[in-house]
Amino acid sequence: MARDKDRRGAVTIEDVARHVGVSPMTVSRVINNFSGVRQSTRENVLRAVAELGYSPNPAARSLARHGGRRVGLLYSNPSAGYLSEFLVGALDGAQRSGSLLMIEKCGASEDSERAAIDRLVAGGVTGVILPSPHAESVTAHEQLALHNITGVAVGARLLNQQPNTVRIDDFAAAAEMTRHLLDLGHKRIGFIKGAANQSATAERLLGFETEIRKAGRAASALVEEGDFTYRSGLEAAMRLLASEQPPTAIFASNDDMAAGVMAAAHYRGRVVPGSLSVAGFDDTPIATAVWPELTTIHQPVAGMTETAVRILSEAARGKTPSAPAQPVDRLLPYKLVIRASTGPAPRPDAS
Amino acid sequence: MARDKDRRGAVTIEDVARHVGVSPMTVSRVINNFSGVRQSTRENVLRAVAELGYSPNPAARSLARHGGRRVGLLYSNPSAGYLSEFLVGALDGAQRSGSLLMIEKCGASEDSERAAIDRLVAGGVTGVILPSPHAESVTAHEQLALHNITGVAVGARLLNQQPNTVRIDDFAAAAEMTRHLLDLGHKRIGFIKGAANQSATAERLLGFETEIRKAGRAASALVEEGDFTYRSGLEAAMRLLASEQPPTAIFASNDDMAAGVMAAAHYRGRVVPGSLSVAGFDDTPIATAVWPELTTIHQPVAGMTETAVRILSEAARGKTPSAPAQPVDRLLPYKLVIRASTGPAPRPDAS
DNA sequence: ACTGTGTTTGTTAGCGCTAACATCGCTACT
DNA sequence: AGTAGCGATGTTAGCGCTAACAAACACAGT
Repeated sequence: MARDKDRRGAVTIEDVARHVGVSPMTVSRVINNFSGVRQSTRENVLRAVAELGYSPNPAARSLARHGGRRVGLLYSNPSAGYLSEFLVGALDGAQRSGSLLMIEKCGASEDSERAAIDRLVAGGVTGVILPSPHAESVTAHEQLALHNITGVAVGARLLNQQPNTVRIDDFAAAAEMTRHLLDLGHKRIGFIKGAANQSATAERLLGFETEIRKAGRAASALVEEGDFTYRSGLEAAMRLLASEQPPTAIFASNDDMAAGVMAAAHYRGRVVPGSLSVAGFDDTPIATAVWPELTTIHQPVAGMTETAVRILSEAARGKTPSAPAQPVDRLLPYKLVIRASTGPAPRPDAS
Repeated sequence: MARDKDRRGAVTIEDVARHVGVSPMTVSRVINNFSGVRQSTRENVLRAVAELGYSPNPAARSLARHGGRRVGLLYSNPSAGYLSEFLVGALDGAQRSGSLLMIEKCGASEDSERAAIDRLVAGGVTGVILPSPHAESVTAHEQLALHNITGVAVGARLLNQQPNTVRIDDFAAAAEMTRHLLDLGHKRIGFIKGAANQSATAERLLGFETEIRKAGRAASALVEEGDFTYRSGLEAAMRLLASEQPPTAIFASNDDMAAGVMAAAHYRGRVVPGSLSVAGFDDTPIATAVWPELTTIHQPVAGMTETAVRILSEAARGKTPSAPAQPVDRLLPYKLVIRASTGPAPRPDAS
């Protein structure tokens, strides 16, 4: 204890090894979850790890792993609600897989995207994570292919390119939300579409429509255009609420638009959820910032990024960088989060 | 060129040294900006660095710097709008100063805070960055002192504890915003306070009041309670707008509350900024999510965190960890961002 | 008993970089 | 001339960890 204090507070793998009475290598094998360690030994080591509060030094790790796998992360919109979770997930994944993270910001233009990727390449990354605006960018995928580097799209997919993806089942999630609304007795349901160039937009719409169709004549849908911004949600809601038979529930394909819907509802004197139910998608910070808080679909953003990092870092182990086995399309579980913005349909006033 | 390709794309310090015809150590001295290198040598090295596209391996660096300075970062609310910027800044600062970042999440309770700090300590950090909820926590500072570790508060300060701080001048910023409102001709201005336990709350209020007082009888203020949440902003605005002589402008001490004010305004049929100007503070994502977009005070969050990391990493160089020279209180420049939510006062209808 | 096959553990070396000290000139003195 | 003193550079060692190989051990079959 006293001895440890001098040592800058850091417990090394050797301390653990000595404590258990094995070689550092064995400890290394245990913490990396390698096979070929007797069960009892493994347990001893794990106990010591816990006792001493050991946590591996990521720098040393990355160094020892022959140059260390470095994974890059491209981002463009630092104020997007999901980014912080995104980063936390990436950091976690990096730490856990012992790889180094290089974060690079880029603008919206294709040139800027290309430049950012080049910077990443210069930094020696073996793989790059692409969140939504870039996940769908042909430019980005091309530039990566040019340098023979693996990319993983998170939360979206680009069908005709190399399709490494980590995402949720947008179709099923939208369907589930729609069912939730239907179950509450809503007959006329408005839907606000997202930006046309994002892959999730189509899937969410499809999920909605499919569920509505399943309900048969018991339900009808009103679909409006939107582009994922608050303002587009507000305007779409204004149109919906001005229609002859306004909906009793509006399902916006993301939270920002749903917040816009709520503003429109307030403006038109509709009480949420008393006279209008509102549902969002993504569970971004704004979902709990507004009042009443939004019913929405929670995406495990951090988990998705962590998975992406892990995929990349494992792919880097496979010696042939060009052929990352077969492309991965991992689907993670989403969750319907019911908060205060949805409630029973007002009354049987439908036609 | 071809040779480099095999080498995982990474150029090492040795490659540079060989290319120039000096020892690696000299290169190291140059890239670390150490004195004691002849000017001509320095230039040669720098040229080679540029030519070869060398970038130092942060892992090796951190390892070689004897255990490497590790700085910890405590966060609790992953959905806070500023977190992503916060992280980006920290990452940047860490990379630039060659230190390692350990990010630790913790809950709101004191126990959870203590536990998180202990985990950080076990991980061997030499300093910890404390964003707002923790910056003001006596517990956090005590726990750090217990382990003899330096803390830096970002965006807030705790006066009677060890006051390493990086922040903006909340007082001046609030005053400037108030002046902006005054300049637009507003005479009756509402102000919504923040949570009582945060240091910024008092300073912002003071800045506001000081400026109002300066205006003399030309202006009057209505101050309402709030706690930095959307809902509290909405409710405070409702009270403000229901008063006999409602204000023509409302200055909320953060963006979330300002968004709540806008909702209240819509609800009461007030057009923003036509009949009511709304101002926020912080320039978080919500400021541009709402419509019209908020006039607010921009904080250089990323810069603040980067500075904090640098302070910590420099303090770690000074051998005596207990006495980090004298405490630092660094003030960074803020910026008044005028968007669409503020405009000229409706008309000279004031008493 | 003795080789073969597999499982568990240890050994050696080195990832890329930088403290700390050693060295090599060189000028400036006594 | 001799040597202290200084600035510029090189050398050695090692940060904490893990590949790759080597060794030790177990137990099967012959």
